[in-house]
Amino acid sequence: MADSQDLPSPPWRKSRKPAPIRRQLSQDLIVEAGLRIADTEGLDALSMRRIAQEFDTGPASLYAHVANKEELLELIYDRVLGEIKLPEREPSRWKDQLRAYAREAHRVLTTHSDVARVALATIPSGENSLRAGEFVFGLLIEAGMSPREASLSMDRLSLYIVGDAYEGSLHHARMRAAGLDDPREYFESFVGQIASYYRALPSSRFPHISRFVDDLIADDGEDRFRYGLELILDGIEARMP
Amino acid sequence: MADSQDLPSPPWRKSRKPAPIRRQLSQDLIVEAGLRIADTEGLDALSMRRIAQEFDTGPASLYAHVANKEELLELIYDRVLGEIKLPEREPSRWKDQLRAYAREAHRVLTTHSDVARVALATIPSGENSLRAGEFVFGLLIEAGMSPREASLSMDRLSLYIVGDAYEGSLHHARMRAAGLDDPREYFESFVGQIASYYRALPSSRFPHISRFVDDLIADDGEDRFRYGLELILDGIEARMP
DNA sequence: CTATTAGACGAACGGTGTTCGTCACGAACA
DNA sequence: TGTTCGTGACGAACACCGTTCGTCTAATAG
Repeated sequence: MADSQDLPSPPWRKSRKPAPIRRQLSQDLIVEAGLRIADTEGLDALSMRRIAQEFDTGPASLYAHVANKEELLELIYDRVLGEIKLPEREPSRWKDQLRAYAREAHRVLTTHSDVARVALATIPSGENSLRAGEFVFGLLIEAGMSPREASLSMDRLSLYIVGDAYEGSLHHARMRAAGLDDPREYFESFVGQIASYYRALPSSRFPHISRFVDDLIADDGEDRFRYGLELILDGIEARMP
Repeated sequence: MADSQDLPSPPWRKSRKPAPIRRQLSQDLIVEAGLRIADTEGLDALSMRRIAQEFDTGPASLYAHVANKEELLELIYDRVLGEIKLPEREPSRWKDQLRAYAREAHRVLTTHSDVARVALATIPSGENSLRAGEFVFGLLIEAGMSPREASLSMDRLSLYIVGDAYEGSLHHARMRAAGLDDPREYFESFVGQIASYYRALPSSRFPHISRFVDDLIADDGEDRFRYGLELILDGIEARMP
């Protein structure tokens, strides 16, 4: 009856203890949840507690599946790298393929922009990062480069891609912190402030900067990435036999 | 008398409250202490509480001088950049000067290795980073490059320097966490583990990596930095009129 | 069936950056 | 001289963090 449902339980009635929920976590589930949170709320919001919340449990539950947060971040990063599409190697077109690879890796890291903040902290050991490394290393060697120089070139190219993506992720975090959603809106606001600041600098001490502000702010992040990529590709080409 | 000194104060006697110490903090003092701690204990040990400890006070005292930790880190970083020695510009020798600048900046960031972890997060606005920017930008323009390309080249070169120093700082942090003091000892240990791991990879899936492990681990951080620097300098040179 | 193992998870630890409110002191004013 | 105001100094507390330890339970192995 409606009345009986509104009455509190009598104290002599032993409440039926609900059977404890025994949920099944797994490393995969945790990694997926972590990536989802990083994508939607940013890496700064990615705490063990936040992930545990997704499963209605506490952070301690996660430690049966990941050693610590650092390992979790590495797993998330490697998951992301798995999205990089790798073609069959064509050594005669090594430069085109290397450019395409760099852009693809950059695109993937930029899509999950905050995850790039994990990248520089990570030693390449996950399956997907090894897969990508084998592609690039193999491409350069088969194009005729010595393994030693191929190793160095691959390493430097990777640092460049990841470094740029990392910088982009920091801008993304600032954008999020400023409550903005539109990257263009953020860019214009950010650049507007920089330009004003640079224009106000004393031209006696900073003659070039204060004079060429428009040039300093003309290019967005993607322009800059591509410019630097061409620098490096040209440099590698000069060392190709 | 000795006896009277052992007696508790009578309850009607109002204890003389010791005059509270009124210390004078300043932003400079805080920045210096922060840099000292980062250098000796690492950036991970650099908390507001740790700095406050240097002045026998609590973390709240710092906020009268720095807005937040982020601002403090930026101030520390700019302090470090002040150590970069800049020569008079000689545009005819732009490549030598740019190389020397890059190495000098890298050296400074490497000396305060953990501070490089601040660098990528920082928009160039401190006096010393502007000073360095004016040097490089001015050098490239006076060597004949268009302001637009000079801007891009400067930006990419800076990203490269800072990115590499940042990566180095992460290795430094791992070394510290492993309780090692000698960079060479750490490098050999680190590289040894990587080499073993790579050698154990299935050669059917990672034929180039597993075959050329010695080449992959042959070069240390400084070798790698210099190789990449030459790539970029050559790329810039190809765009110089 | 019993014993063992591994996963689940709550409580608590030691830590973080920061805010809020209070106090003390110096400068300025009447 | 007394008072007011502004600023620096700083303690208490907040909200959060990653992690460990110990307990319980379910699943598995013998």
